[in-house]
Amino acid sequence: MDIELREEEPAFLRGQTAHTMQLSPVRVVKVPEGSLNRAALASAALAKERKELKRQEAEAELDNVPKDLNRPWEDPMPAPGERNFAQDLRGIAADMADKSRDGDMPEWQRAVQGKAVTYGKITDLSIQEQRKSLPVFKLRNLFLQAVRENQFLIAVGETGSGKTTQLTQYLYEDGYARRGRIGCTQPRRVAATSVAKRVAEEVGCRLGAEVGYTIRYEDCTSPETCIKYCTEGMLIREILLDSELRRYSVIMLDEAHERGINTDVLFGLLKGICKRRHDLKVIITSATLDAEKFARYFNDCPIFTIPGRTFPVQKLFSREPESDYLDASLQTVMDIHMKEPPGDILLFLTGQEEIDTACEILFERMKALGSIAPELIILPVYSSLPSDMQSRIFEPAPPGSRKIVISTNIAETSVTIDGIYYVVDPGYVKQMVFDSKTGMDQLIVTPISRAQAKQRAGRAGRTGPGKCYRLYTEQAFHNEMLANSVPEIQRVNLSSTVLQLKAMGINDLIGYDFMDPPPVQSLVSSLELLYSLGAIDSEGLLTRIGRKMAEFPMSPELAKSLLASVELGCSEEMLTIAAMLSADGSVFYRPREKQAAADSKKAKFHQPEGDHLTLLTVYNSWKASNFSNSWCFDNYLQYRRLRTVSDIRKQMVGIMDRYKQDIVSCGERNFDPVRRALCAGFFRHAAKRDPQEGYKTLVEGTLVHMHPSSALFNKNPEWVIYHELVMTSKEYMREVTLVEAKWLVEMAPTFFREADATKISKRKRKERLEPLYNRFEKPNEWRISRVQKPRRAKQTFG
DNA sequence: GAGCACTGC
Repeated sequence: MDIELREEEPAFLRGQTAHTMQLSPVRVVKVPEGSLNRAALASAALAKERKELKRQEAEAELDNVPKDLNRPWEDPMPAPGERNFAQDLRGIAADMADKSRDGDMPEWQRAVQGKAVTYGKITDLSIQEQRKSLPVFKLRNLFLQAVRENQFLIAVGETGSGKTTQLTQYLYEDGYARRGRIGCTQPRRVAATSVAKRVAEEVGCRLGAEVGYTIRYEDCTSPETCIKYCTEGMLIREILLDSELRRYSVIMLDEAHERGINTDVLFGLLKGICKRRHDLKVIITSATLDAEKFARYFNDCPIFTIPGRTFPVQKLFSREPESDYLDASLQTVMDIHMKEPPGDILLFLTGQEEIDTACEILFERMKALGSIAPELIILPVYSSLPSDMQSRIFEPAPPGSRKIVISTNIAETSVTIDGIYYVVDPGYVKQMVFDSKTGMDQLIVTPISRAQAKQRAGRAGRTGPGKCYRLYTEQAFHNEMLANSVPEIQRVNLSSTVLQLKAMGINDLIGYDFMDPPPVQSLVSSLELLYSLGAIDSEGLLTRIGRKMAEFPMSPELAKSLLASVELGCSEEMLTIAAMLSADGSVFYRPREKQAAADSKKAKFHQPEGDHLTLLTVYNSWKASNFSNSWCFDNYLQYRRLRTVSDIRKQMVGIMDRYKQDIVSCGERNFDPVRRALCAGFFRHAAKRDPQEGYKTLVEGTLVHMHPSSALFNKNPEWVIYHELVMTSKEYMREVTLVEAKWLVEMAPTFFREADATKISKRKRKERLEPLYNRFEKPNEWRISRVQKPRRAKQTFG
């Protein structure tokens, strides 16, 4: 059989869709061309060249080192044998997080391991004396007066001014906690917990008493909590339950200049809440650059500036563009180390592989110079390292030695880094971009913005006057780099966010007062998705099932599959699959040196139906091993990731219980109900095998391919659904499951129908889509919000 | 025959 799309426009989009969609520009983030783009280097065409270069480099290594040190750092051309490419060297740099597996660790890594020493800060000041010594203390009364006189206030304060820990306490001392809580949001969990700990210490209370925090999996508050730190996402969850934030007298959005999607959502929500609640105070902290814009958005509110403790940073630009930023970076670091006075060095690179390569090369070069002795510490820092290793970044090197930190942009946003005097910024960053038309994710290397460059340079001026070496020209800085990076809300899939806003009763999203509105195309795609899932009705209003979906911390598609699995009698299984898919990254461990062994272990878990059931099998086998660590080791599975999966699963079980959704198992013989449940959420992610090559998606007709890591790779089933599409070297479907075409029609009858074989071909039809026949004949059958009627999977077909 | 920037619920 064959199936085809029903094309129909919900009433809430009727008439305006085509128009607005044409008007909305698709944002394109420019990728630098040529050798500057690491991602481009990964292409197969360059593989040969890299090999040859590496061979040359190995021969020339010793000769080159002394010569390079005399090279003025502005010199644009790297020595011919000096290019190093991350791809070639990655095999040497084993994953440090799993170092226990390999006894033979490279020398540079062992050197790094041994230097993990912490140096405590010694101070003679009492806590109260310390508080009074902070720059913000002098402005205490002025600040309180400004809050009293205004509903909104922008507070500009450099890191180190004490704003995060002090402002909440001033508000508390001024009596704001008598009318409700003082809430303070942080973009990250670690920040929320560590700041809460510090403030509890200063206030002199037990953490969770007067001062507490709330993050995912952890609520460390009590009825007597007056100052509450939480993540931005957590405050959004609270608004879902209490749309007026009645329990709060003040909300402070800290580090708002980072502009995560949640920051922007909270901006709009708080602005709306304040229209109804004139007694609520809102304070937004920001970097200097954004302050004016923030103030304009919040009804032209005043800007309160808190001077920081920063020192001047001298900025040096390249005279000419660098042909290879990795090479240029390392030359610069060597130069600083040899010629400049003491002070730690911070180098920004784009990813783990690059950082490991850089560490290795630096170590080898320093060793060749006889200068790797105890006085030099090279520290790689990136997010997949265990947090205790990351935390070493905060400690300055001991007297008489120099530390070189090589990091991704985590170091831009870390609370405090002491001891850095030199910043090397080639910089580029890796950024995720989402194409709402094709639903494809792509990770690209892109130049940083001027605002980011400024923040990076600022890292050199925390302990004393510093220097920032920018490996791009001043001309490029002014003409080629964006003033600000594109805010997250304009780059990512909005469907979860749109569902949350709908669940808060915000209906007109296209006309919503966003500070920087997302592209209309992106909003329309999200609304269409939610409509097809039955989360909103034809008027765009939230349905009953949509309300439940909003409660789950996962994509609307996954939430729908989970709710469908309850009726299909397989929610036990679907919970596990949903948790596995929610964990970031793969649970399979595949080290470069032992790929074959890892692959054969993985193949033992493979299920003929595909990857979702393979994931289920992995989790259940781990459970059968009593959640054993050594079992994971033997089976090339990542224990830490599986632990996260089990945490996520526990949280989901809690939400299921609260909403009285049964957790039922379909047994161990027939997993068809699981695959049907997946169809109920992911019918838009259906693809059909193409006679020519690969697969074609049913919705857009895009050519896509089976990911080589899939259990279905080379099996070529006719109909599949996939969890996500990623664009890397090709367009790949990741996490794929074999389905039957009739299930798609059964589970999504408003979206698909059986194609009429007597009429024109499907391909032809797609070019000229005919409108859906009247689905609104029986509106109540569709409208789950009005009539509670169990949705039967059974529906005669054929 | 592949690639993981960074967050969060």
